[in-house]
Amino acid sequence: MVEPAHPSRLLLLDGHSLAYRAFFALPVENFSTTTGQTTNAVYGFTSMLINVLRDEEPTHVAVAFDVSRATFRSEKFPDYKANRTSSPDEFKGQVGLIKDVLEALHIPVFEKDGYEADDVIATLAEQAQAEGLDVLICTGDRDAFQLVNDQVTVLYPKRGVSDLTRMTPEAVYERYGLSPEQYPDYAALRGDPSDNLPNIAGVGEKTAAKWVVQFGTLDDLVARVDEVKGKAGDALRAHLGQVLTNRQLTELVRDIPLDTRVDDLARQSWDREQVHQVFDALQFRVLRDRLYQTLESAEPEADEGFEIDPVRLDAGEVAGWLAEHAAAGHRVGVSIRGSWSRGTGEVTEVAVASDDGEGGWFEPASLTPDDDAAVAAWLADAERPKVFHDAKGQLHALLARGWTVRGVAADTALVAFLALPGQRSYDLADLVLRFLGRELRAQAADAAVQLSLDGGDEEQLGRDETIRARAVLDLAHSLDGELANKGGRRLFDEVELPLVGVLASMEQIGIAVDTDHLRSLESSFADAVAQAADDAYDAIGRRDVNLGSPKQLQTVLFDELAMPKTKRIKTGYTTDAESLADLYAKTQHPFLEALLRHRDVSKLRVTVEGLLNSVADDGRIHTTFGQTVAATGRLSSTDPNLQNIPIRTDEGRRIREAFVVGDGYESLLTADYSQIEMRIMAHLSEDEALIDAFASGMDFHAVTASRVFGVGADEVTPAMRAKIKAMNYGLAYGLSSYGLSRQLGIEVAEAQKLMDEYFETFGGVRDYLSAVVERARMEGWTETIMGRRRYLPDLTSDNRQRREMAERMALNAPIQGSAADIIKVAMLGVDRALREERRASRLLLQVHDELVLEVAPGERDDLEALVRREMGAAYPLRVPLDVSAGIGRTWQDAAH
DNA sequence: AGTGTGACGTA
DNA sequence: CGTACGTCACACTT
Repeated sequence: MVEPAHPSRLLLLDGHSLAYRAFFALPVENFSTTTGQTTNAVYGFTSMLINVLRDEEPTHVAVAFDVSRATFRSEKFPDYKANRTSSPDEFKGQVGLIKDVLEALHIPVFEKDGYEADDVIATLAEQAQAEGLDVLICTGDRDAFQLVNDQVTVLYPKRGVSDLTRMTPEAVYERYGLSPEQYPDYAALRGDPSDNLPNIAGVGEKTAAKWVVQFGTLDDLVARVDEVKGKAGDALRAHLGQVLTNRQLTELVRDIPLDTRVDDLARQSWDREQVHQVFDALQFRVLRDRLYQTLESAEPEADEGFEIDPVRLDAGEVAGWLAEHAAAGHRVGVSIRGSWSRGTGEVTEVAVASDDGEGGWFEPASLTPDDDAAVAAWLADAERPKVFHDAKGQLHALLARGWTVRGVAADTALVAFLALPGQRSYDLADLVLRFLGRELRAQAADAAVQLSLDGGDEEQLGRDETIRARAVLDLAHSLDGELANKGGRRLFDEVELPLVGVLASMEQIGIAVDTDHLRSLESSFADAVAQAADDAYDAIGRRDVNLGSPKQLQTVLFDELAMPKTKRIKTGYTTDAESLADLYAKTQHPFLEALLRHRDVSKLRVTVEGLLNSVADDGRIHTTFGQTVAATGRLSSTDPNLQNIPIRTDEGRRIREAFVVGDGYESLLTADYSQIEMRIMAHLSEDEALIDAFASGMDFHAVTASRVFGVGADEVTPAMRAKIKAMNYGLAYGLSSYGLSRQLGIEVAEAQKLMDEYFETFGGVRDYLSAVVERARMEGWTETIMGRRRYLPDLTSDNRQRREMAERMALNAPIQGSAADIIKVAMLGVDRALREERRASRLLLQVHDELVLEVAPGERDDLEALVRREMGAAYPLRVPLDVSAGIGRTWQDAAH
């Protein structure tokens, strides 16, 4: 690190004033977390902080906050700031969050009883000047202008949060025609409505400034007050006492006793872990990136680098390298450069880093046959451990090159997911930064500088990739301990890691589609969309409305047609299907009917178009499963999402007809768990009545209804069953009586009564649900049957909305997550059994509680038995795991 | 061009 | 004012 050429610089920020500015500059509705916490002031403040740190590169930093309204000023002058209505609750809650941010950044915070932030700033500024530092003061309070001199500059927000004016002595003179020393005299004369300092009627900025310029100082003005002519002069004389009080209040105190030395304000390295936590909680993604970009370069300890000297492995050298450094005893980090998606890929470069410290890279395109064979043998050898970061895509690329991989000993993205579920991303660079305290990117940049002399892009990319491989190896080591602490070892070794291969295979195989059928659906849905649009336009007598625009619909419905208002949302009133149906019931307006139809068929058309665009050359659709996405442990499916193919309506189900058995296979088989979540609830709660209900093997909702209502099984009416069904489904989500009443269209009191009756029958369920939340509050996390944790810090939040949200998550996570554990085990069981029994049938899809398989000729009955057996035996619950299965030519035909 | 929002599909 | 996701179009910001 080169010593900065400029002198030391202290940056002082007025926390309250800047946060308050930000609060009013940034629209509240645009800045809130998904849990409802408003963050506009935190965002604005942090954004300003980052910008100033970046632009000014201060060597010392501190932030001052006001403590309370009571200061020496309010004692002297009870009206001081008395006009201020108490700041909005939405603001108050954010001050603590700002302090959290500052704590994570290791920036000292000052609060002094009886004084304002400005006084603390004046005092620190005075001390710093005495020690020869330059001072920058960032505040929205103009009183600070009195501190400006050649050494002290005030950065004053002009408007918003991104535009700061530099107030130097020259700038103060330009703006007010006064010197900084004269500013408080001027301010006292002018008064300040925001501080409730009274002004003099008829004396505004112009007159106040004129007087100060004319008389030099307020003291001189007072001494010669009789010389002031005119009405303004009379007014001044009448209010002289007031002006003098103002002057006392405006003067900043520069000598508060503070037991701090300027040295204590020197910038420190920041707490990466805590920054992550705080920014995660605030859901500041872009800001965090900006922060890293800004601060990383200034971080002296950030970049220790990796102990590796990457070497290019030329043709003929690879086999030897692998024999020496990737033998059975060696763990090797692997990082592939290339591309992959939709179940296939391409390798352009392979980087390897052995645990003996050696590492290098090679290009598969330029291998000798011997090298190629050695690579293939190494990758395929289960006894030679390899470590990847997010292996699945790289496995696709390697497989496409003809290399099968066995012996994946760890996947750092997966380990990180188990240790820290609920993160947005498990980017390698972020994890390396967080767990190893090293900077992957800076390292790469350094390498680039060195190598621009002798290398070239090729060389640089190879070195970068090798460093990644080394980082993966180190990270795996570091995360091992993390995982052990959190009890996720078995879940990782026995479920998540082996599942990678199964998912890779499912993605690679894909599912066959009937594109003709899809095209025919597309055209019929398109016709239906056009028809619905015509009907809608006829109903309102104009066509210049975009039916897909909620904003334009709001105008039509609520302004032009003056329909009753629906539920309020951020942007006005909702136009969601439920509300539109509601409006239709009230108004019978034909536009609504057509609009709802338009929504339905548009959605279907778009779904079909998406699917058509995803069909690969082999006539199949290859989705990508996400294994580190859902915090509960479920898989996700993208590009395209095959876990949300319509099923509820007849028209929607026609799309399922397009998923068909592929050439060379006999049919599709679907198998799903019945009521797996309620079964897990029965297991976890150990509620005898619920366990009995499942043991009876009868219609679950009917049985529970008969128990709740105390009638015989044959006396359960459809209405009773429907109510209890809604209750059964809602339980695992933390359903409230309000929610239940809305869903069933009944009064809240009636819904509450229903819940009470339910819990009277199934008391164990109620006890379990309260216990699970209570335990999570104590421990900080929930746990599934296989020990998958979910951390829920918001359970102890003071914010009711956040806390209750976290409580519902705590109810749901063990149930949804245990179901996810179980079906993952089932998938592994099915996969293993298929291989052991040498079946040609294969797994294609997983849809949370359902598996879809392609049945090889002649395997139909055996396969069904195999799948039922493996799914049913995946995990021994206190109730049976009931599996229902169906077989057919299409996904729809295989429904059961 | 990138981001946020509303709406809606699934379990 | 039930959970977990992904995708799309629109509207807005940069």
